[in-house]
Amino acid sequence: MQIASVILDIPTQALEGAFTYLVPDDLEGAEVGCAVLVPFGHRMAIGYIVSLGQQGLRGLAEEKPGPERLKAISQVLSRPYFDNYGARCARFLSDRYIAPLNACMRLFTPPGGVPRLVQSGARWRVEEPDIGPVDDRWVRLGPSAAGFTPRKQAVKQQAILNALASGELRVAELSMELGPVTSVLNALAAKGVVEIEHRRRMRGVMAGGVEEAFSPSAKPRLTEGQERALWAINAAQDSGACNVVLVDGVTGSGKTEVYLQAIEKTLALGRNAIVLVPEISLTPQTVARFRGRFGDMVAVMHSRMSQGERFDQWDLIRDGAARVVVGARSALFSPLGDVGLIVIDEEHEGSYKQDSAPRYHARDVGYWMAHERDAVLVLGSATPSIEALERCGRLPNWQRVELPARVNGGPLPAIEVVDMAREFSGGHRSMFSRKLSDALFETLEAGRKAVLLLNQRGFASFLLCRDCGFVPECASCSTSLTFHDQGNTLVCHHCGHREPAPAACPECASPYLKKFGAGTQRVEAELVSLLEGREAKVVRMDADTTGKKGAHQRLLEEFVVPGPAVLLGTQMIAKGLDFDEVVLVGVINADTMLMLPDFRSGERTFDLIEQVAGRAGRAQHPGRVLVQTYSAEAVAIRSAAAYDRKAFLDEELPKRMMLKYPPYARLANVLAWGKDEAEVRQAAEALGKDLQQLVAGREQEGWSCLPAVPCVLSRLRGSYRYHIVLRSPADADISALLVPYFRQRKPHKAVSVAVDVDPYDLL
DNA sequence: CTATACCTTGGA
DNA sequence: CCAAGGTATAGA
Repeated sequence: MQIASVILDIPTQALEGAFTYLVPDDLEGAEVGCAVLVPFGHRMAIGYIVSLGQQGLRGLAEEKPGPERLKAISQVLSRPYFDNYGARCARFLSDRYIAPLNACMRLFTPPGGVPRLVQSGARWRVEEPDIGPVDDRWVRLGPSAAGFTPRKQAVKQQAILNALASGELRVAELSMELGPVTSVLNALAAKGVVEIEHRRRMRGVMAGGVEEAFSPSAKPRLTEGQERALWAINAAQDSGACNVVLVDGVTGSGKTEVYLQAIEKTLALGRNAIVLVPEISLTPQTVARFRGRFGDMVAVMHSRMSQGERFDQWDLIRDGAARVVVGARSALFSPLGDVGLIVIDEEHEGSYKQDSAPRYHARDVGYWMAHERDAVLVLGSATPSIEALERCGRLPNWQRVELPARVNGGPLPAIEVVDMAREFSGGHRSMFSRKLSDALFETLEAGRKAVLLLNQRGFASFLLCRDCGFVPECASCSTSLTFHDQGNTLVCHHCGHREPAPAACPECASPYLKKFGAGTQRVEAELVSLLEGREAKVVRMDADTTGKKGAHQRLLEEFVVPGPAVLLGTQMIAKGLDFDEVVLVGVINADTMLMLPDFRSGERTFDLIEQVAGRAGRAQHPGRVLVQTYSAEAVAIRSAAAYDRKAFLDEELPKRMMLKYPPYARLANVLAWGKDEAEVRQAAEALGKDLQQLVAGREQEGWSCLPAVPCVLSRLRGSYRYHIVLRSPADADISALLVPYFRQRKPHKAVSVAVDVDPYDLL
């Protein structure tokens, strides 16, 4: 008899470990990855098999209760959701990101959910998820149709036969024409006049308007850079070991074509590929490029699809029908076998970090997977993350390939920095500088289009001098101080330092020291009044206007209609939009992100400017980019405007090294939140003391633990938030130190705690 | 998570 | 001394 290791799907810290069960010989289909029903204590529970072994085989059952104490699995509830790799991956995620194991398991389960136990009266029963495969009923003429003539009064039968004469039809189509037909059809089917067949229906993707996406695309000739990148990836694939290739290519350099041809190679080798794309750039156009090359071997997964659509795609992948998965972050966990290539496009994007448990980063998980399966990891970006660049410089299996030229040979658009402080002191008080409004008018009069980016990230308000651009900073942390209405104070969210907010600018004594932050609606209103009397369409794209399904696409379609138009939006417009007619790109406020009290703010500002600049002048027309800022002298902005990454890094890297930030150290951000501020603070402080003890004695090696302080976003969704920042040397396993502590820590009633290992931000 | 064993507290 | 209620712990 076999025994199985089962992870229970019960969300409790105390049930982290696997439990061992017997697999009765007559139990069909028990495999790794299956959901199973098991007796647990005095009730039943649902769990997932993570490993199977022969009873008596040492290793699996050691330290486990003896065979006489084992209970048997009572029922297999599903086909396998994952294989051994998946099981190991879930374990890795749970240890690495200090997350509940069952939450990590659930990443691998199908969209629409898993069987669950529900109480009905005193009994517990298993309820299947309501999302599953759907069938269509198809009708066609049967063997006895030839000799069959319906009676005169059987009008419906005749109508059905007439409709079917030209071929098979779906029952749904028939009833749309003829009203209820089912009983008539059943009667005809009984006589063999028609045949009814159930066939699986694939929801979404193919349905409605996306078919044209299937037109196969020709392979273009590669540029020299593309050739080099492809060669590097293919060489890595041939070596059959885990290798990472960072494709460092300017916007418009044709990275996607490199991915496509690399995937071709992967498929030719008999292996499969995953392509990750940031959620917001996963548009029908993106999907079309992959489908154009690989047809229906492509499965797509992202959050804007309905659950049914996602289920069908997932199922397609599990059946082995799909060999290329294009999707957002979570597509990493789709049931694709023998993955030989993992592509992560726009690798620097913050959205690759999940912001709920398990707080994984797709780049790191992708690397783990590639390592585990001897696959190749391809990272692509016009603005690679500092982490990726650093690894390429240090590790032998990481290499960087540059794509310095755009496919169309055109130059990158010129970026001009507009110093808003000077505008302001010159008496111009609008959100739109003279330069930007003039450029806008010019663009629209020529019948072309403009994209305006409003940088909204940074709703934590800070003080900014509208005369000289000064922002109060913490003397010991060199991050900007955030403004709190309560008590009119400035607070450093790193070390907890507080000081009263000054009434006038300490630098230039100007009284225009103002709280900063503006919403899209307000900018839209101002833009509309600016364009008063001119013919131009204004399309606003932000979280509010793109909420509904398909809204994103509709707004873009509205924008591409020929004629003058302005697209105003938040970050989501910064990437992936390639419209030939866009000749002007304006960044309304490049500062908000730069001023965020976060160690990545400079990098993010640099990235954002480079990315958004790539939206301008993609075709024949030369593009122009205007960046409005109160910090015209900031290196992140100046170097981005000059497309000079080296200048930026020369400034940024020493700063990171000195302040011990990634990539020169690893961080863990321990968050505590709850409804009652006093309780949260108390719990966070206690937690901070414990963690400081954990780190004690390792300070010399580069470990440290800052005291608990309120988060920058100190109130979020009705909760008060505190955090503790831990730091370890770059090569240390920060999780290994924290895991034992957090596994044994008993949860607090009113204060939730989460650990964010390798956080993307510390807000 | 849920059942149970164990322990503390306070009223009879 | 015992019952009630709170807390720790096992569960395979």
